[in-house]
Order: sequence, then C-alpha cells, then structure tokens
Amino acid sequence: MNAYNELKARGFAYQETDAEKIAALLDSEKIAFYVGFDPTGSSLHVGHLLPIMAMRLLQRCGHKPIVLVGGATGQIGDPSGKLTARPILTKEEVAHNVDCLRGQLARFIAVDRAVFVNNADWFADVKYLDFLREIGNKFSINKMLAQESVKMRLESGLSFLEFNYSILQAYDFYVLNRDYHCKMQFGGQDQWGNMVSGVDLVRRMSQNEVFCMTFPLLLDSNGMKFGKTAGGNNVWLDVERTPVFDYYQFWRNCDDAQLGKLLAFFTTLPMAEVERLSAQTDSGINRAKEILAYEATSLAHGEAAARDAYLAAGSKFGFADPAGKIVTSSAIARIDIAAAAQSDVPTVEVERVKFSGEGLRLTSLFAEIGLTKSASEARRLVEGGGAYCNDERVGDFNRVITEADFRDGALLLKAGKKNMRKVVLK
RNA sequence: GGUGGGAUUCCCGAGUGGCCAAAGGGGGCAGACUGUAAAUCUGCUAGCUUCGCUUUCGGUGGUUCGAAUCCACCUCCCACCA
Repeated sequence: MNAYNELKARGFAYQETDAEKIAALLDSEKIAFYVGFDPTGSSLHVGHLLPIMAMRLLQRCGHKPIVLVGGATGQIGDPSGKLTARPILTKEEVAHNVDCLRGQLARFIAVDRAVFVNNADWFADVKYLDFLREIGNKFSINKMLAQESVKMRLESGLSFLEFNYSILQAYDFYVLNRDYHCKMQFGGQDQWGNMVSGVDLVRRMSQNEVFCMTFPLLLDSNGMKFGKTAGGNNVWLDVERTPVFDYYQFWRNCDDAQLGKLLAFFTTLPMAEVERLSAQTDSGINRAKEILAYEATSLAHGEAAARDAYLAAGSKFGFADPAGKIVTSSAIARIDIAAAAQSDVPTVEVERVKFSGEGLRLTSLFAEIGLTKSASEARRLVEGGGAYCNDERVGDFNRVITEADFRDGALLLKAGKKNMRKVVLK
C-alpha cells in the first residue's frame, strides 16, 4: 500500500508543501513523522480522530509516528482558529491530561512502535535569552503578521504569549528533526501557518528539507465543527463520558451527505468498497451507516463492544439489512443478529433503597442517571412529550418510580426516541 | 501615562429603577413528518420540594419600598492619543 496515494484517495490531504516530493519520500523511505496534540482536556473526542486515523494509516505503511503532546505549548494555547484566548492550564493538569491522551491513542496506533514526546521536556529548561539568540533572527515579524491565523486575531486582540505559539511549534519541528530525524508534520488545516513556519525554521537551522501536510476541517451540515451531538456535548473516546452505545449512535446518525467522507476517514475499508457503500440509497444507505458505525466503534472500543452496540441499536430501531444483501468486507457481516435479544443499551445501577417507600420522582431519576442535566430539564422534557418510561410516554411530571415499575429488575428510560438508559437495582 | 468605551444567561447581543429569569439571533433538546438522515413546521432552553420559592446580568459595598439598570471603590478588556 502506498501511503501517499492512500492519504490522497481517502481525502486526508488538504494542503501540502510539495506534493511530488512528499509522494516520493513516503514511497521510497520509511520516515518518522509527527502530529501534535494539545493536552487541554483529559479525553480525546471525535474531533481529534482525523489526524489519529491518518497516523494509523501511515504507521501501517511502515512510517513511524511521533506523537507530540504539547505539555509546554498547551500552557499557552494556540490562537489558530480560535476567537479568544484559552484558559491557561496548570502544570499538574497538563501532566494528568498527557497521561490520559497517551492511553487513548493506544487504541488506534501500535504504541510500542511509536514515539511519545512532550515538548515540555525541551522547553522546560530553555532560557529566554539563549532561545532568542538561537532562533530569534530566523523569524520575520512581517511574515508572522501575514499569517492568516494571526491576521484574524489582530481584529480581536492577541497577546504576545499567543503570538509566540507558532514559534514554539516551529521549534518543536526543529527539535524533532534534529533528535528523531522527523521529516514530516501533519495537522489540521488551521495549523498550516504554524507548520510551514516549522518547515522554514528547520531549513534555516540545519538546511534539512522537511515537509508538512494538513487535513481538511470536518464540518457538519450546519457548518459547525464536527463531533458534537447529544446535548451539544462532544462525543468522547472515554467510555465514562460517552458510553459505547452512544458512540455507535453518533456515527449511525450521521448526515447522508457526509457518509462517504466518514467511511473514508474513519474506517479502514478499501476505497472501492467505501465508494460502493456511499453510493447506496434508501435502506442501503442505512446499512452503510451501520457499517460506518460498527467499524468506527470497533476501532475505538474493540470488536466486542462494537458488536454489542450494533445489536443493541438494531434491536431498538431495527436492522437495515437483515438479509445481508449488501456485500461488505466488514466484520459486521458475520454478526448473527438473532443474538440481538441478549444485548443491551447503556445500563446504570441505582440503589434499591431509593425506590422503596415513597419512591423516587421520575424527573430526579432522569437527572441522576444523566439523561438530563437537571430535574427541571427532565420536567420540561415530560411537558414536551419526550420522556418515556418502559416505552410508554410519560404525561405527568410528578410521576414517581417505585420498585413496582421495574420489570425483571430493570427499567428503561428514554429522553426522546434515541437516548436511552436502562436502570437496574443495586 | 492620558482620554473615552465596555464587562448581560451556552455563544452573539438587546435592556439604563418595578411590566426582567431578562428581547432577538445562533446553538442545543423535544414533538410532528421521515430512513435512527436532511429539509420543514411547532414547543422548550437557570435551579428547586414548581399555582410558589431560590440563585443569575465582572467583584465588593451603598442609595431605594424595589437595582442588570443609580452611586462609590475594585478587577479585567477594548479604542484613540502619547
């Protein structure tokens, strides 16, 4: 498999410094490349997934990923694509987040064949004067001011701290080239300016020619950043924040118009199949979405979890292609949907005592298990006709739940038709 | 350093003494319609023990029967000038 052609075909390449040279480089050599992540949160979400998938692809072609966690730059905040400054994290928060991210990336790439670096390691001891002397004359303010990301922020104001971000990122590239022979950087399209600065700096410092490539920005049909749903929240890779079932549902509910792109980016199915699947119509398109959801979930959470989510969703909403008419190389084809009855929606345990005596108000229960943010929201949900208890619409927001409402020790609650939790007694 | 302007609910942004839990838009949620899609239409969008109560309009204190709105001080931001 040719890495460059594959990246191109799947739509990963948005901008690149030199297409021909990059193609030749990736074809003829096993290179080290890097992708940076800002440790601004303790979990990745699907918005981070695009570079991760690209990294996976490159690694499978024999190239070596360097995962740079921006322990140092994360303390500053990248102005690119942001309208306002980010809050500054403490060193402890950054350290904690770095640990979490490392764990999550392990699901997608072979960690033992990747290098993890933290730029705090080389920035921690940098002395300001030394740094200025070493690289200060390699940067032109005029050039930096011309950068799109900087121009944008000039309107609303930009601190010197943030202005320096691209210098630091460029320096990262230089260090990685020097110490790890890193020859390429990948990143989101909002990183273009910073990445090009890095390419420049490496050439000026060491006369080495290095390259970079950006990925397209994924937007949903409203032009909003991709990866938010279910309450406007991010779809997290952390199962504590986003249960596997919900993760599966996120992909299952994607826009028709996005399907082809999503299959290309977030599954490992061959492009020929991706094209065939995304050309489906009617019930076929729903099968294609099941395949997308299954494959994406399988990558993030493992085959067993993906299978359970698929069966649970299918038993609630029906299967798109029960007869298996649509051919796919996905492992989903081998799942026996007769097993669907056994599988389950996300389940929450609640103490039995809460339901004894007077019982627990339904609205409070909704809030407690996280189906709504508060009891008041649950109340509004009931008033709007969107609350269901054991598949019956709830009409009275004063409804109280007692043990008698449980069937076989379980109670199914739904906020709308698609968000559901099963409550079991503890 | 000087002068002027500003800080409002998730975001943008109205509101300049009671009719303000606060217009409008965005975003989000739900309902209807559908294919668990999109588009469209409708309702909702601070919390609670909900015909009522509590907290919210940068912070603290004050004036007033009553303050997001007036006064004082403080913090932070922006613009122009130097």
